[in-house]
Amino acid sequence: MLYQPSGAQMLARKLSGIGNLLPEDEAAIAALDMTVMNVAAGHLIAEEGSSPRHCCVIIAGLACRYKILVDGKRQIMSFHTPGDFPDFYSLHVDVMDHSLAAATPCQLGLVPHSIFRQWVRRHPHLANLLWRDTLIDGSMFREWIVNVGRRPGPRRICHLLCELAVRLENVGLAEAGRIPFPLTQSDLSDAVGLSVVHVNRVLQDLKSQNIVLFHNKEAVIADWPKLRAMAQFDGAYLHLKDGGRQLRHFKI
Amino acid sequence: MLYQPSGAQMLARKLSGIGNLLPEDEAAIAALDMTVMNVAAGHLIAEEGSSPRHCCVIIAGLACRYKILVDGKRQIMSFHTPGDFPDFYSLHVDVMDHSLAAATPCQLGLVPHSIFRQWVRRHPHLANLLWRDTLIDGSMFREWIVNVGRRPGPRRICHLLCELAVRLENVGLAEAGRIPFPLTQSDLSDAVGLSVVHVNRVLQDLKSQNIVLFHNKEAVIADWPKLRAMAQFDGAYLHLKDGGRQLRHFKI
DNA sequence: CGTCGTATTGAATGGGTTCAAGTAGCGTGG
DNA sequence: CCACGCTACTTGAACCCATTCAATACGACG
Repeated sequence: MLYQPSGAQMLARKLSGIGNLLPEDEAAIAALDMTVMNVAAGHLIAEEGSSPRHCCVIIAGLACRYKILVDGKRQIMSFHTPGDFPDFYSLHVDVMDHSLAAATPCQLGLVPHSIFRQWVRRHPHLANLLWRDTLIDGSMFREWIVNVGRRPGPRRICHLLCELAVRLENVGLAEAGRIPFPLTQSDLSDAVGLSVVHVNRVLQDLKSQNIVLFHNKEAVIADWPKLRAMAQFDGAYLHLKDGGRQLRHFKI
Repeated sequence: MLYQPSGAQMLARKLSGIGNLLPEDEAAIAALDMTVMNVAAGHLIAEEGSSPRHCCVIIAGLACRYKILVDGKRQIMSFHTPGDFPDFYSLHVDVMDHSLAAATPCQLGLVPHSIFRQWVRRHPHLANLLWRDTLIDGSMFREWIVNVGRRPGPRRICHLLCELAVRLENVGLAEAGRIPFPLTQSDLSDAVGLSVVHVNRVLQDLKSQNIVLFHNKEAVIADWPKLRAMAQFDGAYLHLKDGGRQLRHFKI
């Protein structure tokens, strides 16, 4: 692909997916000067226990939050797509209580805390939208709890696929039912709280039923209605503008 | 008990547990005029799909957030103790994506959105503290994900008990290792994602090992170090002021 | 062309569920 | 004061979804 959107553009897309940007807000975002940085797959972006002095905006790639337990088990608590700014919370909470890492090679834009603090002071409407974003983050965590707490294995995986599809389409990264899907089965298993072996068997089942196919770090959602039904997916918790009606393939 | 703290007092306690209140903030809170209301156990406070026009502060009792799945299963995503204002997020997110209910008889203080909006405009320091609170809420959700996703049954239950103990003590509602514990085993099971039967067996095990005892809607934490060890509990994610060092019994 | 991470497969095991009864505790009304 | 009925709690036994272990296959990349 020749054209690659900038960090500011991705941020604007993301925010206008969950609310309205005033011209003033758009100007502030467009004027945003971020330090671009590349991170290899698996590398830490912000470590548990550290106190970042900047926030990162994901420009390309997929990041994830996780905690490692004392017995070595890992639980992934969220994935983050381009346009997300997953360590924004370090603005108000001093110490990271979990790690943030690149699940795949990532391009990041670093923004000093001071700039966001300025935004909050000077642009109350934008500040509210940022706050809204952190609250929607909370919504996604809650749904994630439901996923690992009360859904059987296959449904968990389908639900995660649905969420990723909708979120990626919302920032313009899905076309014709095809989404980038660079995660390993091990990542998936740590996200849904299952073993790798079991994830493998479920995925094969999805393939054999021709619901989702995986090729070349992409997922082809061959039968969205069926996937959605298997997941019992209702995307209301994503709080997209107009209930996500602007989405073309993955209506929620 | 003859003395019962007011809603404003509980709110102040809660907020000063996670940050510092300026005299100006304390004055605003003290001047807060809330409509007090009693809710019976099990009754809804805010229903999924609704759009509240006020936020509630819990004055007494225990509330919980949950979702009900199409097959009737319930997942509880958080419990809320006095001082919490669990539907604050309705200020920035129009539609409730989950239900909020009284897990036990509750006394609530209702505060119109307009008042909180005024606070946010006029008291930036307090606004930041409120934002911080919503972010800490997110932290608790993340830990909850870890709990249901990667911990074996007994550890899940111990972890939940630890969290409740620390949070209750933080608002002055625990004494001498004894906390109010009005939840049913069914509530517990929906919180940790296990069956009631299994929760029952785990609790009996805890009793027989003399770690936690349950009497008369109270839990007596007989062996905090052991409970904490069984849970592998680290309360850093609660982001209490001074790392929770002001707590007397349930050091985190 | 070898090597390391990732994916796949089978078989045995187990933590937790489900089903089905039975018991205890408690408020309510006769 | 006891009978009643409801809810919460308890117990045992059979079952199953998912894990674990162990081995093999694939595949991307230097």
